[in-house]
Amino acid sequence: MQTLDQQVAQRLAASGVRYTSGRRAVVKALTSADGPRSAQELFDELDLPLSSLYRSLAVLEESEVLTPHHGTRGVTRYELAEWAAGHHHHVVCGSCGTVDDVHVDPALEAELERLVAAITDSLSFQPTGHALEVEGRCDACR
Amino acid sequence: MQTLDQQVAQRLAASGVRYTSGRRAVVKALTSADGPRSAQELFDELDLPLSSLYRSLAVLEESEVLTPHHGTRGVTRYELAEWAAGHHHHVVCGSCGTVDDVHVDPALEAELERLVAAITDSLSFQPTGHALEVEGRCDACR
DNA sequence: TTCCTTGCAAACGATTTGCATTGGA
DNA sequence: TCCAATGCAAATCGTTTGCAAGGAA
Repeated sequence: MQTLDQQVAQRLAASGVRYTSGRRAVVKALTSADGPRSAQELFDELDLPLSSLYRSLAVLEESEVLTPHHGTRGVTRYELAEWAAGHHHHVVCGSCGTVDDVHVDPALEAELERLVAAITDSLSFQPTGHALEVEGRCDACR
Repeated sequence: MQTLDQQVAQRLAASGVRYTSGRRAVVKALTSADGPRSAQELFDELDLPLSSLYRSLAVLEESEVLTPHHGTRGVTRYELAEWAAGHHHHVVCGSCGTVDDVHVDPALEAELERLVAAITDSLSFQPTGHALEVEGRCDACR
């Protein structure tokens, strides 16, 4: 069993790219986040130039360490990929745009899988994944 | 029973805005679309200036005739609101970014509702809606 | 006449890229 | 040493807005 950092290092090495301090900082920040983060949000937290941040995010997405999440008003937020963060879904506040992770109970998740399968069954479409987004109003915006 | 156009006209009138030819063109285009469309896509189809398109989309969203969908690469696509298009979900091609509507069988939809309720049950979150997005590869990109 | 709406061009915000420099294996 | 990575500034892309002209009630 390896640490997340070791697994990330391996993935990057496989693509022939380095796991530099800037990239480590991004992964670390996203590891402790409770939802996807935008480049700007990481910028505020990390003291790295924006352009480097964008480049790190692109590289990490390329290597499937991160997954992009396209949210309100044209901002892309990133989170650790499923293999690292575990499969989960999102609750999105329609008022402030905040996105929070929800880890769904395995029994419910299994039902959801079954539903997705039933839905795509009739389509000429190869499902590779699914995302359930629950919209609503968060505590703060109540 | 009124036509869609009549209902849209009513909604707009309620907000004190006119249902102009440009706005009609947008609604018509989205009515016959099989998935959300971006301003650029409508521009290619409609011979209206981009800025007018954006303004029409904004007005129609404001009046809850259209709903925005935030997709790949920071582009916002619009579709008719649920009251007009019916509740449905999306299948998104991870390769070309195309988004297609899927109208889910009522029995399955009911199960989905129940699942969403079960999931949000434990959260201090007022759910107002949900969106299931199935990711995969479309026919063309197979 | 009175507002709403439109078109054009300029402004914006998020993201990308060219290029010279730095840094790690 | 050598190539990937970085930082800055300029460029791009999707989208918004100011302002003057056009249109409907």
